[in-house]
Amino acid sequence: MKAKPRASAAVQAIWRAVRRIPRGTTASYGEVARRAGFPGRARLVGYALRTAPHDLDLPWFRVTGAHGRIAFPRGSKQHAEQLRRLRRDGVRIERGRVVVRAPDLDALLWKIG
DNA sequence: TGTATGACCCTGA
DNA sequence: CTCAGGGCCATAC
Repeated sequence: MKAKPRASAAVQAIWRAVRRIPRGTTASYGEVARRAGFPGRARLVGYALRTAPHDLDLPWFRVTGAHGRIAFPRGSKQHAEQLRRLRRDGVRIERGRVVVRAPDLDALLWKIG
């Protein structure tokens, strides 16, 4: 019986950072890495997500590639799945990219104007 | 112990 | 927009 290898501290920190991403928002791999305290180590985020235990229920779909682009190939099942979950999460997406809503901008304009 | 791999990212052409 | 090149480094084999 192989002992379940414990995830490294770095990977666990990344899992926690992913868990902290608020509903309706997204963060890129690089951002997650930075927030977890590992700037410049985006690849580690990919690895961490890939190896994340299913029972952690991580909001993995809130993690996108740079510039809000979905990292999975278009047409792949994973791509469709992430798209669906993000939309259900209230995130708008166009051409495979997360459209950064500016709810605060509207509010701001109202305040100013 | 050395090489390969990857849910990445950035810059420059 | 695409493509190449360099950086990153935990795991897998």
